[in-house]
Amino acid sequence: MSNTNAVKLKTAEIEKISHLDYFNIAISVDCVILGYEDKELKVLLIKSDLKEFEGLYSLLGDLIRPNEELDAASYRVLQERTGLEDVYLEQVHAFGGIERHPSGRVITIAYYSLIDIKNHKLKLSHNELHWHEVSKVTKLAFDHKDILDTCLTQLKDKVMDHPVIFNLLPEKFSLRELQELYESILGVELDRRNFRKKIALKDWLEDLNEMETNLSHRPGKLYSLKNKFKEEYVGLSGSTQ
Amino acid sequence: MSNTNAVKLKTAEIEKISHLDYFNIAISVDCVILGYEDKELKVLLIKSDLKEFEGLYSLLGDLIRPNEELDAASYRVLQERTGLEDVYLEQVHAFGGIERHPSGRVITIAYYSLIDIKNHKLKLSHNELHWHEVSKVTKLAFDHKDILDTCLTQLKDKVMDHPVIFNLLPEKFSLRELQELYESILGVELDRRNFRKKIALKDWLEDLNEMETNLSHRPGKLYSLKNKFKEEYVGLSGSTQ
DNA sequence: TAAACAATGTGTATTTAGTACATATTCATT
DNA sequence: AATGAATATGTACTAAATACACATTGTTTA
Repeated sequence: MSNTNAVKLKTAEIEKISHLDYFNIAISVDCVILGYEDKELKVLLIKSDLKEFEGLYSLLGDLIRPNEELDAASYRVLQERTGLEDVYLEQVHAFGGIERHPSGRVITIAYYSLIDIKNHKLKLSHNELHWHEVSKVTKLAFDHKDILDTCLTQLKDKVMDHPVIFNLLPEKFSLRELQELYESILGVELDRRNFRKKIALKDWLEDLNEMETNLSHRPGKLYSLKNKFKEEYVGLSGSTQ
Repeated sequence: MSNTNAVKLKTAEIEKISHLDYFNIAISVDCVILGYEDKELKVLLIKSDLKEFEGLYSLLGDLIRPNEELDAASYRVLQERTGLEDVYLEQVHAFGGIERHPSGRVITIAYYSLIDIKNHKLKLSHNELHWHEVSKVTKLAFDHKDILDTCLTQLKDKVMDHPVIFNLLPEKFSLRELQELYESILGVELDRRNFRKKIALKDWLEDLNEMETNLSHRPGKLYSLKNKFKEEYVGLSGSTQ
């Protein structure tokens, strides 16, 4: 709203619609919380508690509070439901289909977040909150499958040019792990030598001069994301608008 | 909002906040309407009618109606204020700063649209609606400068991989015009031969076997965007979510 | 009407990035 | 000590990006 003031609506057409009608739209955030484990990209879903969606899963979301920034709301949802802090969050798209919520008009703003499942053990105890393999998710409550797909598309577009997916890996990782992660996000197989050349060219990684351990085969070298990228692409700061 | 129902809010913390508080947030769309004329990228602005922003310009926007899709709302704003139809519209980002609107909490969803100024002569008569050179816009009402910048950044990112900016040109254009448009959006100078090679590679253009007319120098060949791209990237369909 | 002007149209050499592909090495296991 | 299984690495080829200069065409004007 730029020139029209919520209180003094002007045109004849608009005057027919009461103040209350205008403010009978709720706003929420929905979080596509992505993790990576066992060579699979996963998304955190909860059983829907709406009878209209019985048996279906949905994303984590909540209404935005009256004095809450959008980014703060999505961060709060993440914290309240998972106990996680310091996560990478990014706004993706607003979804406003009139019939998207059975209880009334709810416009939602979708975020995705990337977390390292192994490192941030979350308190999944209290409710039916579980990691689901993204590739096996076919139907979700509301328009959440749309939202998930939009997030995944955006992530794919971003992943080769911006060092974001390190948020899905532990601090130290091997090039094999990194390659497998790229493969599962992009949905393609990559040639190992070419992949390494491409990554080397980006100059994102720091060679830690350490090796993998506890493997039943030759261990690879360990790397981490260079510090200068962590400021921009790791944790909360990613979501600042 | 995914699992929580607007009517039956559950947790203790949430119960403190009344239904009315939750629904006292308004939602708007704001349109960054971009045009191109005299080798300059321009944005359509209106004088703000809020005393808090006296003398400042703002984007075109309006509240979303109770039964209106987001894309439809931005399209309506565009039509009502400019008379334009069949424009390219794309959602960019939601802005929800608590203090962004002096009259209360208004979350806005920003769109940009691209139109051919010369072709769509708009009825600028009725109010203080004018084209402003994007490069000279320094301060706007609300957070509209932020919104403008976000749109421009997103446009820059998109422009080399997707045939969107043809919406800013007339149906028939020369390669020089196209290059100048790219230069003004990207803010760089491009080598003519390399530019032509790059565009040829994309295979976006149809050679019309016509020449420019009414020039005081050698005319160039005229091209148009191939039809197969018009479906996806020209006019309304661009905004479908 | 010829010369000057101002823009169009085009090609080649160089560098850089992307792709396809095979062998030697290292550690763990047997 | 031999085997297995993964790591590590290099080269030839193709495609794209960049740097760069000259002939051509239509208009203007002297």
